[in-house]
Amino acid sequence: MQARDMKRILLVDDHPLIRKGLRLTLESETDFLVCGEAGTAEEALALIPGLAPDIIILDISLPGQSGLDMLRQLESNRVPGLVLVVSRHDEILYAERAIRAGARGYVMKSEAPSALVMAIRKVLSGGIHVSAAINERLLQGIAAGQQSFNQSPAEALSTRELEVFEMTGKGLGTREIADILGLSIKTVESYRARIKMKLNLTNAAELVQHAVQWSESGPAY
Amino acid sequence: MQARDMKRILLVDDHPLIRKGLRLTLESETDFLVCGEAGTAEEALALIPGLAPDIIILDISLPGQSGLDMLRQLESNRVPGLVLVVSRHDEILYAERAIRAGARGYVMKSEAPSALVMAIRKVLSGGIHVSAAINERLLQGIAAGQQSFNQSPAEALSTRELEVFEMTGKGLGTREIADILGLSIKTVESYRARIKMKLNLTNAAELVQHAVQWSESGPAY
DNA sequence: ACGGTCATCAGGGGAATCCCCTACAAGGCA
DNA sequence: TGCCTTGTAGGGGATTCCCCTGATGACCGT
Repeated sequence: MQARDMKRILLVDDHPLIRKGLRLTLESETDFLVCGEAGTAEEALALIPGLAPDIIILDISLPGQSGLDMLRQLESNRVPGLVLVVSRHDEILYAERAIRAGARGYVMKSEAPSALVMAIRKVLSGGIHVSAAINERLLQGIAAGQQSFNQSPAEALSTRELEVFEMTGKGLGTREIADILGLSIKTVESYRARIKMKLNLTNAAELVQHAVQWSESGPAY
Repeated sequence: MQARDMKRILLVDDHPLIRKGLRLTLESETDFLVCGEAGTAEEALALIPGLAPDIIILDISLPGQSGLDMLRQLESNRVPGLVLVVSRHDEILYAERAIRAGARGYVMKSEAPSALVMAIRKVLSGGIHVSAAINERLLQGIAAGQQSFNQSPAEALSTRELEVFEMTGKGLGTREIADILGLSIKTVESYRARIKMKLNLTNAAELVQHAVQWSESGPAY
């Protein structure tokens, strides 16, 4: 296999150990070449022009979410190169955010190495890869009638729904929201149900989680 | 080097990739022998008697998935073998808890591989290894005589309470948490009640709000 | 102008939870 | 040796959650 025929891969992860594991796994494939490693987003952005990777394996495990930030930077800079996100999170939340931010795939670190290799091949061939569980969840969302998947809460929700969503994000309960808005508890419950449907959430805890996260990042997206 | 002269190491981490990275790193030392790998605490406990490792490298990255639980189990079973904890957390919080629970050392995954090797040697020779920052903190704690007050909301929480708090921040409901931890719903409710008391929260919505905010900023302090 | 769809509002009813109490064993601290 | 904390868990009433159904309006396109 000539070097020029191999798929060039850039690893971005702040954990040297994980980079080592990734490199070992990927280089056992004869047509994969790990052309570089980076421990931070800045480092990665600096390396990309010189390395011209075919695909970037990006970790967004870090608190502080510099991983997602970097993804957005790549997108806004129109950097050529596909991005596959790896994460310790088994949360649908992050997968959705990652795909929305332009990633072409999302795999969990807890998955078998072979799953990662498969995911890379799928992304390299133009596909989008997510785990079975996440895929099902997203499909259910589509089947349920809307693509809230690539929409921000602000776009998907009506005015009243957004009000309830925001107040939920401030830690207010159903009764409090009803009192403040001068509505029946039942009405607020209806809004919460509709919000869950639109944002594809399964229970009240997830609703509050998303509401808090959204109000934290502001109407950023 | 004869096999019987080598230090036997057991790896416990649910991420195959990290195990791979760890194994590669450790086996480049001529006197280290990775005698086994486990992906779960149960698996590890089953392997230990047969493998008789000199040291156990234990990942406690996943709250709720019984990294700390396993540590306690090992202690209570008087399993011979030193335990070195590795974690994604750069948090003093976890290091302190791990040492208190019987670990002989704590290293972060973000540290260089050589730091891990040094830590292992220190633990094998009877020492206790923590990072410089954590060490200073622990000494200060001793000097201060008792627990410093009001450093972080989470520092006020017990280990179990913190686990529940983190899982709450990930959008999990009471029943889900109870299932994962193998506890009664009533017990989880008790923890939530205590957390609310300790953090001065008035209702479940505020509890979730704070939990999400805390886990969003990463257990950043 | 008429049917379709959406937003706003609200109730019924059973399951699940929240919330306040109590309880008890183990360990630490005083 | 008491008192406090931690981990575990139950009782029981109040409250929410969750899935339905349903009433108005408003806009939208043919």
